[in-house]
Amino acid sequence: MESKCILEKSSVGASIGGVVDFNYRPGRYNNRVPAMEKSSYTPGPIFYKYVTDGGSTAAVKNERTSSAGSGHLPGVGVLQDVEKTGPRDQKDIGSTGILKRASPTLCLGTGRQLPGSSISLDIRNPGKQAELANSFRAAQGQNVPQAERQPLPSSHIPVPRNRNPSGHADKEVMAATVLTSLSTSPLVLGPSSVPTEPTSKTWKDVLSASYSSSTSGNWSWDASDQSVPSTPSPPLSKDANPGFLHSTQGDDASEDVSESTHFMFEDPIPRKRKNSMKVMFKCLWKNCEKVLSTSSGIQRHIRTVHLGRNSDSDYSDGEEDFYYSEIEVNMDSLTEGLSSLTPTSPTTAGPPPIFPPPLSDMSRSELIGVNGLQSHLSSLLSQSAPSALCHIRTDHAYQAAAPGPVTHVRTVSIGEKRQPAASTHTAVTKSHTLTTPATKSAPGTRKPRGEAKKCRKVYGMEKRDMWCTACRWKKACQRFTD
DNA sequence: CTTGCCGGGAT
DNA sequence: ATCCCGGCAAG
Repeated sequence: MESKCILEKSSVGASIGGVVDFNYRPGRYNNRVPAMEKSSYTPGPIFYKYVTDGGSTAAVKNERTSSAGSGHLPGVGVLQDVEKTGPRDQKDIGSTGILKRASPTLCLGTGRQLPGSSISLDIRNPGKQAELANSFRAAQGQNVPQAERQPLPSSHIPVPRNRNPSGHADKEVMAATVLTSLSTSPLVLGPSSVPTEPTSKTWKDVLSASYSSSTSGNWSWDASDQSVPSTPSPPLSKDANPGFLHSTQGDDASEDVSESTHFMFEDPIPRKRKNSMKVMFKCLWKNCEKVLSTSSGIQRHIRTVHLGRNSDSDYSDGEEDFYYSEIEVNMDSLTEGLSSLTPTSPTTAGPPPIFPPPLSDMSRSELIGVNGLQSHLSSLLSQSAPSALCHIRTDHAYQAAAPGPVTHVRTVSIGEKRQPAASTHTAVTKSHTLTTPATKSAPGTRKPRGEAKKCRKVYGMEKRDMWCTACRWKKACQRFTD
């Protein structure tokens, strides 16, 4: 892995260059004209010779860091010759090409960091949530009042912010304060800056005390599942995730940040989402994950199930309002959500064994907000982090998966070929086919090997010039077809 | 291992 | 379009 630029006179270039060949392509079967003769065409007195002995990454790097400036890179010089130590090296040199091809994946990943925690986070396990939240807070060096660490007592039903129950005015005010401070605070906070941020603690504490599950990720589509105790968990502030924020870049980062902010505070005016947003109503009663599509429905649910009111009476004193929250659900965001979640850390292990039901925009955004925990989560959560979705694109995907429309994986798999083969490729591939429309025909179209002897067999390598062109080109033999 | 040839890069 | 080759699957 080294590269060097050899400055040489034109005449010298020929003698060393061996491959100075302007009229003939280097090839096994080409007649080679002595390079010397060709070199006489060299117009300039001097040209650069770019000799590479391996990959070009180092070369590029060196060029960048050197004070000599650029201009020696392949393709830059006015006249240059690329000498390769072998055919393979050409491929290695092409690492830029590889990067280029892989870039869509990368873009996808970095653009939409929405990793693992999102899906693998066990949102139905409040104990774990509390644990995570506490550990996260502890990691921030904050003193968390003991009272806050305790799960919310069952008597305390968190009231959604967009309701306005009397008696919660103080918290509303605090929340407003929080909003204000947030709006003027830098969104991206370094880990070190967090503990010293005066407003940070304040609003986080406020949030911890006043926000309920609708912004904390304690949300589930399986509204009927009450087997697992669930308590609205403290909100997971986004500045809790310096790693995440730092790993995103530019517009995407700010977009995600603002997006999560937007959802964290239930901004009634979706800034970005224009597509099929659906308002759902979620019961906030402890251990109840009920989600209904109508307010009357959720009110009735609360009245009858939690308040013990008469089921056939539609009378409502408004108390139910305290126990449910509106949530916005993007009904068609499954695909987008999945694709957005696509990978940022190609090194992570396999995908979740079970893919969660439709990822709503809501949950996705929440997860963005929750994202701060990711670094902690990575060790606490199971290996089901979907951040490994990128593994979809491995050359082996179609080997592990049943024949299906996955051939396209090849084009983007180059950089990932060394990934250890995950045992869950099938599931992954399935997920992938969900998100990426298959554009190519199924792999089954490969022509079965014929019985007839082909040119190669008939003539042998030593008479390769007698082969049909297809055989020479390693294509399907045209002479001895089946 | 060898062989056939697909997919894709280089020119 | 032509030529070439990496790499895969089948044998």
